[in-house]
Amino acid sequence: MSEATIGDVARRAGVSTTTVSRFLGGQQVRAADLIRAAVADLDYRPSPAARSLRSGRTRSIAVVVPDVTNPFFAAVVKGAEAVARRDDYHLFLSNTDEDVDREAAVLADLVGRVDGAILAPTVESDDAPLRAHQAGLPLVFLDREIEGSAMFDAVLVDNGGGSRQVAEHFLDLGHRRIAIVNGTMHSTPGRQRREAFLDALKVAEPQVHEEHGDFREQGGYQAVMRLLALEHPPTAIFVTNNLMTVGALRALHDLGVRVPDELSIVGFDDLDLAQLLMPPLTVVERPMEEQGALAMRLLLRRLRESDDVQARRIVLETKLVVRGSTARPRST
Amino acid sequence: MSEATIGDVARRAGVSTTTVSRFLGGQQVRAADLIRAAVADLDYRPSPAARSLRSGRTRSIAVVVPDVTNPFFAAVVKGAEAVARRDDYHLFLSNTDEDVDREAAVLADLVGRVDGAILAPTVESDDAPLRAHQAGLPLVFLDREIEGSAMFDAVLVDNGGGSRQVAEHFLDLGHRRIAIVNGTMHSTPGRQRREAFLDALKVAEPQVHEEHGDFREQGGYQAVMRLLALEHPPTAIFVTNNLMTVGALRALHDLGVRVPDELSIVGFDDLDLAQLLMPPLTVVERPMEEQGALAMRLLLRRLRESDDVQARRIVLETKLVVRGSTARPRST
DNA sequence: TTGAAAGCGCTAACAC
DNA sequence: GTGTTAGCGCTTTCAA
Repeated sequence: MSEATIGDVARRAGVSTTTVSRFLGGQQVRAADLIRAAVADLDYRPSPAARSLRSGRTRSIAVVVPDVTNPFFAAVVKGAEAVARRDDYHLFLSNTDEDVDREAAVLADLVGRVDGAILAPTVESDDAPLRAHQAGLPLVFLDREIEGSAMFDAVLVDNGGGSRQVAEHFLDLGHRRIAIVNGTMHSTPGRQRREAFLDALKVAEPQVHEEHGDFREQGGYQAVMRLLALEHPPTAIFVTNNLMTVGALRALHDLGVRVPDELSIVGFDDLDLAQLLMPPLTVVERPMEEQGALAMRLLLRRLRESDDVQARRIVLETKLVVRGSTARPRST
Repeated sequence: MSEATIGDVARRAGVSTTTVSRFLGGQQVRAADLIRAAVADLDYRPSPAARSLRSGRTRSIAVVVPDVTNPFFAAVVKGAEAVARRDDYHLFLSNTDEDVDREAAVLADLVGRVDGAILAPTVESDDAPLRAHQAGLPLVFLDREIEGSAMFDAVLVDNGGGSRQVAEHFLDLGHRRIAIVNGTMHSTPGRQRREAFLDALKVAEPQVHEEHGDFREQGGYQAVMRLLALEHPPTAIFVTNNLMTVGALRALHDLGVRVPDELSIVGFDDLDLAQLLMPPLTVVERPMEEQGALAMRLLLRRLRESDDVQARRIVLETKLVVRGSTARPRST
């Protein structure tokens, strides 16, 4: 057991606990060497609980994501953790499983337990984050927002830009029957990717089908199954997140649809093996670990500053990476 | 701010703080209804810091993994988090990046900050975990062990079984020039997978090449590059983890090697897209989220019991899933 | 079943 | 630059 307390150190160094506390806090102290020695001898480690109770700060940050097994969020967590560690902060992780109630419970519970949270909210219409903030939880939004989060720091991506590039790419190739597999429309990426894509298609007035998934693999699978059961199935599909793309590819595989000969497909977010598929998958990509790292930097910075500093909002670029899963439609 | 303290609640309910504390702890109390109402009215939330300071417990558990972006560890974290949440525990996450020093620092730092930790140690020869345990940190080992961890709870997998199946599969197909791409030999999975594989090959005395990676993608890539530069390259390769398998596949792709016509390949741990590759990848699989969930259950159980309960060790099965990336060698 | 009182280990006023 | 003192919010003796 780490038994030694600050009192033990003080006694051994022949000073008061205050002096030890000051030394620990980085202040100038005459007995620095003695204290250092006492700390080492006793293997003294300050009690985090006592510190928190007294100071009101915990030196830990929560990261609240819908699903850590989504490679995007795993990368975000990794990036955030690295930055936190460098600043001697600890990381709490919460999985909401894309469940609003769970998210609300988690946030309420986090108040007072961490100094702040990075949040990728499940839906845009929930006000649990606002309540948590009012209860004293500094918040940075990551990748997704909620109504009324404009005054918060946020690290977002240009969903519109990437989606528009996909639309233009499809049109350039000559596709006129185009489909989009949407994620949750209540989430920022779901909404933005859809809107920008549909908007960019308008210039050519193609036939557009929409299917709604839930950002999960199953959703992508079923959506594609439905699309290809249409009398005139699309010749090009934009799948708006990575997990649904996996499901979509599985569906195409099961149906024996040849890509890109019979169908062009583009995913949002790169996948580890995307380049190794036959054909290699065309995707919209964006920096992932960096997004997490930036969010953590924003949060730590805000903790240092007064709360009334203006909201900092970072929007990262997205980029269409054309590989082999898109081609001209066969009939053209 | 969550301002209300237990004193406020007590006053409002007309009882002592002791009684409120007991009520909160689940004991029978006469004024239960009044207290419940006061808690609701004041939106009272107990201070975690005060609780920890007084009780010595934090109701949080750390999970220490080499890399969250490895799908296996992401799944482990998810499984562990779900179980922890159900028991009202919080989860700290630490990434060691396969770095022993970082791991040692993390563990030392965790003492007193969490009630226990689930650890997937980087190497087998480090004693930092032992020191942390002696300092009072209950530990459960996950997937990997260290020298002297036999008295600890652990959730492992039958690395030998899966690897042996791969070896037999290769031999059955008629391969006689066989290679293994090892992970870190200082880790449990690295060592066990290698030993069982080589051992099972002995019956047929094939020509065996070994390459050493580090469980990362780059390592797999380079190992395969070296193997295929040999005068008589192998006709079958066993790659001993998922990340290295991705690298290996990338190398084969870059070299234009046709699988399984020119080369058979098997990976350890399934990948999201493994079934969609051309050909679908043959792999050794095992339950992943479950491994994390079990480790968390073991740990929570140990926290409830006295420390001298005998170590519980769970070994999960591994299974070879034959898909399309293995075939008879061409020359046969 | 209840309450009074002590104290977990630390930091922040405040006085020197 | 240093020490004294008080107290953060809770749980846990102890006695009733």
